[in-house]
Amino acid sequence: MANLTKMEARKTQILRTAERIFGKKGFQDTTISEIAKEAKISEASIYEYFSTKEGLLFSVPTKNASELFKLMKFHLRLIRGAANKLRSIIYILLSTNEKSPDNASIVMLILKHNKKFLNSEGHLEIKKGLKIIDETIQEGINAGEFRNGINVYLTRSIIIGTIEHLVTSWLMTERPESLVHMADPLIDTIIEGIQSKTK
Amino acid sequence: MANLTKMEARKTQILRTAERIFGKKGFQDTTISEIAKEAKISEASIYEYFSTKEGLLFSVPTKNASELFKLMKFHLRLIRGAANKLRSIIYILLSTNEKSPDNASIVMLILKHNKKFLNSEGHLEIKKGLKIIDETIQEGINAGEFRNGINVYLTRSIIIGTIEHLVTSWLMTERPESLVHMADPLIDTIIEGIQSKTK
Amino acid sequence: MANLTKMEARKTQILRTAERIFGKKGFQDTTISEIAKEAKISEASIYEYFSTKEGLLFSVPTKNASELFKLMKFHLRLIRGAANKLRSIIYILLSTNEKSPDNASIVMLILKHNKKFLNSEGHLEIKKGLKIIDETIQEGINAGEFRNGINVYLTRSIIIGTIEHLVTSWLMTERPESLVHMADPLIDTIIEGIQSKTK
Amino acid sequence: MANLTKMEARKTQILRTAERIFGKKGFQDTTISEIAKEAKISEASIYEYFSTKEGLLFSVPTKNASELFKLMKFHLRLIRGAANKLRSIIYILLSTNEKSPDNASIVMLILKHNKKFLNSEGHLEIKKGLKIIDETIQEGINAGEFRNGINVYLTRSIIIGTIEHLVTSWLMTERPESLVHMADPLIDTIIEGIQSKTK
DNA sequence: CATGAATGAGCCTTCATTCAT
DNA sequence: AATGAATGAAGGCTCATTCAT
Repeated sequence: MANLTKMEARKTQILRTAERIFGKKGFQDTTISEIAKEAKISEASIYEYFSTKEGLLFSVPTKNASELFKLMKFHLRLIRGAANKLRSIIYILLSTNEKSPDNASIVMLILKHNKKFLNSEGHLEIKKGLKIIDETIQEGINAGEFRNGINVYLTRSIIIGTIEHLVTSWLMTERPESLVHMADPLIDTIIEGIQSKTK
Repeated sequence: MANLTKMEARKTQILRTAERIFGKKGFQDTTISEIAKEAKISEASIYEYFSTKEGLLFSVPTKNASELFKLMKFHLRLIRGAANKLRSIIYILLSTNEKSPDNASIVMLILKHNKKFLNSEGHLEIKKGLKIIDETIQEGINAGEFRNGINVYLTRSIIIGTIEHLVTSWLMTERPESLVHMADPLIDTIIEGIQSKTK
Repeated sequence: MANLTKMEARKTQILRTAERIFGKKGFQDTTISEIAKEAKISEASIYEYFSTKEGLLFSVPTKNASELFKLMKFHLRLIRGAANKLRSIIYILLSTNEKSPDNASIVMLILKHNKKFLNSEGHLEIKKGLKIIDETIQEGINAGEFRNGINVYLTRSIIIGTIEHLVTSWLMTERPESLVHMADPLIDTIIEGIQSKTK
Repeated sequence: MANLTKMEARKTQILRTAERIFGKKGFQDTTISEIAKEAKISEASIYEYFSTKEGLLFSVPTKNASELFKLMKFHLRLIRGAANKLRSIIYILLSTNEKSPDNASIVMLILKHNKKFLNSEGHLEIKKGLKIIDETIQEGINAGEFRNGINVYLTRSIIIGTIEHLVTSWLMTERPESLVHMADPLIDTIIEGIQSKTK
């Protein structure tokens, strides 16, 4: 038990270091050697816990995503109305990315475009999150809150695509301002559209 | 003149080959050796036309983007109404990416997340395209066609983010269905919103 | 300890092989690949012990020079008279170069003309040797054995320059005859001059 | 004839440029491309005049040496006494090297240690110069000016070796002070030796 | 004669990964 | 369980040289 705990601590230490360095330098420019040095562990020991460099990379967001969607589900139980739920979802996604920019970099700049990741455990977690959004949109349709004709997949794509774009732009620049302040206008625009009502 | 043409042809041949291979295999997994072999040219000759592997990568989308936005501007002159213009822009962007998946891969999966590319000529061309969108949104606001309170940057982010997400998802999967059929429902949703009118 | 010994042995093995090949082929014409093959070690392993090809080159004469000057100092303690000491120094220098022509080539043909080497550890060792000569000349002046007006730096330059020239010429040709037999006439000429006494 | 002159001018232009760049950067770090650019001529044209990069290098000192030894012979006719002649030779050699440090670098730092150069035309010229020294020493012996027992080859080696050493040291450092002021003490020391007469 | 254009050949260095201890 | 040590594999880039025009 003590040993198990110790091993868990080492694994966590590796993951935390990997998140920081992968997040700052990207996959190619990060070396196992650097992670090992920063984590104060031998290179060989990293391979005791993770089979490959890519496996280590994939492991970083898995736990994070899992925790995120648990949190999301918990919050959504307290909220009534699909629009309010979507607002909450968007807020949580933006603020989570803002709070963990290294993890955000790994997901948004590295893994989103890695075909191998599509079949990994980490991506499964992310798919669960997408399902929550889909269900919420469907709930809004069923409740008459959203238009009957809207396409669930497209609507989710608008939400996710916009968040990804905002987060990515934020990550790629000097990150001067907060992301979360975009949540409200974003959900408003998606729900109400941009068309003038007077028309 | 004959020589100029010949050299232009060689350069174009390199670019076409690079586009194909970079698009299919990504930056790291593509070797100059492979491009040279496929383009039936020596490796050293590639360095006569492009100073580095990264420079070659950056050069691929530059010309494509330039041509795209010329075309876009040309079309937009013929269209009245900001909504119609946005519809056209979205259609052109989706169909262009669909027609050139390799170029799309380079832009969406490789360069969008490369900080060095942000300051390159190719990115300047892309910025010009974003400006067209911004101007069209502003035009809609000025004409009373769009709501006065909407945020131009956010609206553009919704449009671009969604397109990027749709294209990226399409690129990352088996690409079973057409992208362009999403243009109309996408612009409709953005303009009208998802809220039920009966509410 | 066993490991240390093993690693020391490998390092020595690399150095010996590098000395042989650098000495015979020069710096540019020697490849790390060849050294690795001859030393029966992988190329990558060489980089475990030496950071660059140039670093390996510089390391070759460092140890040799260090041992040489220890030996020289030891011998000089047994000798009385500055002239006799200079004779011994010249003899040791000529015979050392003759016994280790590869190391001599590295020093005389490669490193003596490398500005980067001037600031390296290896050159520091060589400077110590020059200091021994200077001190011996000064000792001869102080003892009245040598003329009072002679220039220590120039005298040392004559000794070193002549030795370098003799060794270099010997290295550049087929090396038919021995170097050491020049030691006695050389020191005699330097001490007595070439002027006819009858004059 | 006009053409011949023009070609001679181009060849000289290449040689002058090559001397400057080889002298400052050494052989390996000098590229044909750089010489061509500096000489305002195409790379291919250099190969019209010189067969290889090494051939160009070898050509630089050839003409210089030829002119030097013509000058030397001319001067020596005016001088009586072997010691005076040697003094003049040393002075001319030191001042020539000091006046043309780029050529000096090529000879002292590059070519002196190049075995191929030993058989080249440029080295033949240098050998002629050595012969002048040998003859002068022999002349001094025959005239009773120098000791009968001295070794001509060794004496010449002392002279040449010391000059090479002084010039090389001067080239390798910041060249703060003049070389020629060493000529007189050098020849004095060689002729008179360093031994105290009182002894 | 001059050169623009093309290339063959070559090599140092990095690093993820393995394995004996 | 932990790691020091070793390496296989890989690739971008340079440049002297050639040759058709």
